[in-house]
Amino acid sequence: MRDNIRRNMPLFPIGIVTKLTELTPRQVRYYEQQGLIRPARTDGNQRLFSFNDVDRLLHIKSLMEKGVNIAGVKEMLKQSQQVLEAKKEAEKAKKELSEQELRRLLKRQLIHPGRPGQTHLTHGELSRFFRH
DNA sequence: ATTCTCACA
DNA sequence: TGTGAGGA
Repeated sequence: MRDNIRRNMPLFPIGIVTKLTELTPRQVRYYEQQGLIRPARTDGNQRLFSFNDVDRLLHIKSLMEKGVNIAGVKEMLKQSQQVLEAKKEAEKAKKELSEQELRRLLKRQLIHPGRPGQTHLTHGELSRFFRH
């Protein structure tokens, strides 16, 4: 789950993107105006597109070829974005659960000190962090 | 050589 | 969406 920073890394100028996507510079810039993509900019104000931007543009292209207009593409993109957010929240929930379990394990160690393989922490110091 | 913004005989 | 102007 670390590839995303690579996928979002600003890499290629518009010339490369047009060759990769078969789109004209005009189209690419227009789609940006419509908020479909947000490429980064260099110091000289030149666009730098990421892998995700290119994928996005290819997705947009295929939708347009299927007869979907800008408004339609916007909504399709929003929905896929909402799906991603839903997945993030799901993983977030999982992490929180695992943290709860970790809490329970630590609590067990506090309540049952002296067992083999377990660290013995004094009750008075840490047990106050848990609800008995 | 490339890309950027703006505007439309 | 295409295209040309004028700058960076």
